[in-house]
Amino acid sequence: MAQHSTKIRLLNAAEQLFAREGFHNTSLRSLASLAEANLAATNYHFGSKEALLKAVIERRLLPLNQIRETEIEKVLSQARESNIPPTADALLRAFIEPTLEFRNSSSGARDFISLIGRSLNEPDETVRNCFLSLILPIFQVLLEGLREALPQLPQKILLTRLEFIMGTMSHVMCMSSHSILNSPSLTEALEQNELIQQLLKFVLAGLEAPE
Amino acid sequence: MAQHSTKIRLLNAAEQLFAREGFHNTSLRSLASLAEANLAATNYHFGSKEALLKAVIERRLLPLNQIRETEIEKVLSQARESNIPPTADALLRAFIEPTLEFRNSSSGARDFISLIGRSLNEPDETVRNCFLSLILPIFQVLLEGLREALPQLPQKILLTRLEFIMGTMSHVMCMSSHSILNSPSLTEALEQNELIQQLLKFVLAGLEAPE
DNA sequence: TTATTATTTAAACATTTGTTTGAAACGGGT
DNA sequence: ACCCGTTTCAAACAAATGTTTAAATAATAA
Repeated sequence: MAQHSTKIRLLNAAEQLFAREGFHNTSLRSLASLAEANLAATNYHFGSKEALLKAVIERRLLPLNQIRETEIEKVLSQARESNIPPTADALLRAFIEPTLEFRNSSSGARDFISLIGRSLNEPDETVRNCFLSLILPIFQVLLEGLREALPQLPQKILLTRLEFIMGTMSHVMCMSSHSILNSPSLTEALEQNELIQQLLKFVLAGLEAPE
Repeated sequence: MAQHSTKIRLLNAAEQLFAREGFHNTSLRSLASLAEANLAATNYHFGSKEALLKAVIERRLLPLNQIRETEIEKVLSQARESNIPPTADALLRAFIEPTLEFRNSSSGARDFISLIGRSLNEPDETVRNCFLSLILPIFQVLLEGLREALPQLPQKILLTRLEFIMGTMSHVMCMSSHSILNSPSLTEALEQNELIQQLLKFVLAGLEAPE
């Protein structure tokens, strides 16, 4: 864990513990211990436990959102050039693939994805507000694109199905360590790539289901 | 809140607070205050905070599971009688409809459904183990039925898609108070019944998606 | 009634929590 | 060498936590 600066070590430790134990269930003492730092380090470097959470989220989410946004914009601009509306498949792929590929880039990334996956269902405003503002803009872009892709689908139903998709995604994002079944986690059972493809097929079929 | 016994009042208050604020973020003092009971009442009637959580879950989940199981068994026995395999649609309906209809039966039930919906993604074992053992048996029955309904679908993919379905469900179950979009909650925007039908269409399409 | 059990109560318990403090240690520049 | 801003550290802080205790009260049965 050493070899990085104290600030980085705190971010890494917080990422792991907040994801695996939950925000409220993680004490600054166990955090400092894992980071091999002093108890006061969190308050010195970040000001408060809550500010540390915000830093954990922003460190990863800002670049990830950048990727997702350019991928979606790529699909949209290609559609505009060729005068053919974008496909729902391409749009969902542009949104989902970077997310789950990023998840596999490191164990820290995996923890992080699990953390924000769970945040979607979080009752506590502390955690939820921290990332909701960061994810809403790109969400709007995706929604706008899907409206173009599926103009015949009523707005209300599109919104509902998008919400369903976010639910499915958030569950997959959290699923790293445990699945509902007692069997070994699905993320182990399936090749990571196959899992992404399965998820895409599932949500695309749901999105395009007959009314 | 009064008019019920202390034990019942504690269960009701815990249901509400655990669902809305989270288990670890609920103190026995605020709980006692909402229940208009003494601080020591929880430990007197239930032994510990954790045992109270268990009681909260069991009070609702046992009867709900009973309903779900008989509904599924009804579908399966009808299939056996007519010698026609059960349909995935009927099986999913038997599992999902009671859950979401129960959710609408009272505000306490709504809190409870939100609580167990979130538990599916819970990192903390305390909460998750409490209800996992209660839900696994019926989950196995559903899985067995779906295997009959979709014999051509590889086992691994069926499992994956069932996991996706649980993710979608858990999100809908939590969604009562907040949706991901800033717009008013979808459970308000859509008629409750329409939401159930939309959810069923979505997950059925996903389950039957081409490989 | 009295005796006995069940429940409620206020107070105290020992831990744990996030945060603050002030001095010590470090590091680079002059 | 010196100074100075940054970082670390052990210690203490007040507040909040779940739990226990023992006395008071209520309810029940004989």
